[in-house]
Amino acid sequence: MANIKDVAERAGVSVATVSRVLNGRSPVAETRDRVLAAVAELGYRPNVVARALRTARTRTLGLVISDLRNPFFTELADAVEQEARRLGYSLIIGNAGESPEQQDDYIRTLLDRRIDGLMVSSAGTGSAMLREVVSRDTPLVLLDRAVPGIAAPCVRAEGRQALTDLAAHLAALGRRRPAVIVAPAGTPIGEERLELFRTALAGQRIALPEERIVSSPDLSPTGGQRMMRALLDLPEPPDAVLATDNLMALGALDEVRARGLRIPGDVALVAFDDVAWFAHTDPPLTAVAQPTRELGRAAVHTLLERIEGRAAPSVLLPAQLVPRRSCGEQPEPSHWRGAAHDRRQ
Amino acid sequence: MANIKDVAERAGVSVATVSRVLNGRSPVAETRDRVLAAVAELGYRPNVVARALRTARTRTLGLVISDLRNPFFTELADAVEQEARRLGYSLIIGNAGESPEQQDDYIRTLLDRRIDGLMVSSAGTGSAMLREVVSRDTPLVLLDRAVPGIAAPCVRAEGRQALTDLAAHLAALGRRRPAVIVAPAGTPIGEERLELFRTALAGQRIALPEERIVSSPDLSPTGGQRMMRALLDLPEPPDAVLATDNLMALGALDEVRARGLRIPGDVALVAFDDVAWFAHTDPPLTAVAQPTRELGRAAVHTLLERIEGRAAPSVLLPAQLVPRRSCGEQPEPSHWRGAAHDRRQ
DNA sequence: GCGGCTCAGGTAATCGATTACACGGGCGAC
DNA sequence: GTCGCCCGTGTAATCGATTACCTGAGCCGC
Repeated sequence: MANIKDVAERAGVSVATVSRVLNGRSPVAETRDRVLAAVAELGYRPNVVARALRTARTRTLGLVISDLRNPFFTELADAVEQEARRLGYSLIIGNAGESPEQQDDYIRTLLDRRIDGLMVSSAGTGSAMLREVVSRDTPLVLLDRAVPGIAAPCVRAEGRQALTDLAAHLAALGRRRPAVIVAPAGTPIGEERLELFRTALAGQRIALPEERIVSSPDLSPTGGQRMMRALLDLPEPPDAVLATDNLMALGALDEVRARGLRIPGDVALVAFDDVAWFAHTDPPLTAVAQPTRELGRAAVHTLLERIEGRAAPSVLLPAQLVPRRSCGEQPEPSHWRGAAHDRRQ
Repeated sequence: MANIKDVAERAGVSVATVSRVLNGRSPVAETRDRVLAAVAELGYRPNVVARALRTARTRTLGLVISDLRNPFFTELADAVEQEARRLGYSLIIGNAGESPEQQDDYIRTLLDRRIDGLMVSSAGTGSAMLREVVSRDTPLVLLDRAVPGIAAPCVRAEGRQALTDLAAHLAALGRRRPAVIVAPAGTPIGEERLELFRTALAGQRIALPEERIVSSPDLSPTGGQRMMRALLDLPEPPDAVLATDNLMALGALDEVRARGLRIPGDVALVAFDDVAWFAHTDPPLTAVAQPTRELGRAAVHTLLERIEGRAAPSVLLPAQLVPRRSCGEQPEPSHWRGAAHDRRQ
């Protein structure tokens, strides 16, 4: 493969001149044309490895996601990747599979590869490597999940308005015994969703007693199904259930079906996270949609700010209620958006 | 950040010695210990960029996938990533979004980054960059989709046995008017599935007339839905439909539901590709399961063979029928495997 | 007419590793 | 005792770019 020296020889100039032409610095039209001609003839492409060594910038970002097989994260990763690419960066994606050890292992690899910046949707909270990233001051952005003690901007969605709308929606449909299936203990974001929902319900004068709050051991359909079973076995079972993650919602749906109960007739079901599949379940599931692609884009922008040495604030984007049919039918207040059938950018 | 020179100074040896210790060549125990101590004290990590420049190996693989948001490819990407990682390679994933231009653009970027090898599940067939990859002889493996004219090993699944089982399954359940929704014209793999299914049906003395073969304009739920609409509008509508891709199957399911028809009562539905969600639809969908994770692993192994300069044959792994309830109930012949509820490795 | 300024472009240092080659000391063989 | 070999280690070239610094030509002003 041709290198810069070959180009220089062919154009009858020095390597410095070639480099300057290619980086848009100074040289005069006539020289420039000769260089560009040589580049074209040889099919020359700069060696990014050599460039990275010299400039200490790889134009590569890292993304460590907690579970790639969760469709929410898949879409997030896709959005991040597209935006990074649009801005001239490559992306290395690591899948931590909800394991803090694997996550640390990944971060290590990414640091070794001298990525310019890192985005992490952290599994667990006490990551030693995250601390290392901060202390090395490699630009870092937390995605979807804040981590206590890690001083880095966090990009995530917040459900206050959506959950307020949801409480109103449920109240209007006559639901009086709500329940919540929350994420495993220790994931701060689950707690927050629970609290916001509780407050929203209070605004409708609906109580959310402790026995109707169950915490799944993991973010999986199996966990969701077990929790739904527990709820339906209650002496006074709920008439509406919110699952704080899409996979748990899916398991919950299975359990309702397995019992031969009907949605929304016997129990309403709402998922936090709106994934494309929810429009295709039977019935289509009402969901709290996070602005997934916007989150991805915002994460990249925030990270680039950090990379360029500027301060960057955390970003909190509003989630929105997407009412479908799993709670019953109700005319939509005008500020709800319609369906989210195709959220592709 | 500490570099090899710092380590050398601290250990009182030359950089060559440090390098040799770290690469497991020669030096004697006592020196070795001093070097390792210095490495530990300084928290030294080799600069992989510098190493890549010198050795011309990046220990990075590239994967260009035709659509990351298709759960089949997500799982494939995840499997590839895990295996690559296990063998000490990083992976850069590119999402071509079924666009040949974007695919070429990606391949370009990956070549620029001097990846050691490339895996591509190609969108479309006439890729100029794929040709370039071959002519540069960068190790290449085609994934899931062969490309005519590109001399590279191809790793994919083959459905002969599964489709034979499917034909028997449908025959046993009394289905006599099968139909197929195939992938867009030009994707060789869709054609193959169609042919295998036709042959299998013939073995059961069931005909597959042309009017019951419809070709979707794209691999999407919308395309699948439109095709199902066409099939159901036929004067003699089918009593069993095979969709050759999971997204099209999903759209087909929507259409059946929208018409208030029942599955399997009114029409049976089978998907090619088994994705986790199919176990959760109503009814759970019978599917032809590709051995997705095995495909991913095989692709990585094949690629590494090529990277190490050895010849590597194409790999053809058998798909398997996973009967659920969307064709009706039938006792299972013993060679069918059970459900594929959790195919995570 | 000459000093000095501008500017294109060349020379060479540099990034951080790997590795070919050189060197010197110890040791075995004769 | 000397020759030569082996082995451990150091010196320096190298990968392919970027870029600080220098040089020399052209031009302007006084």
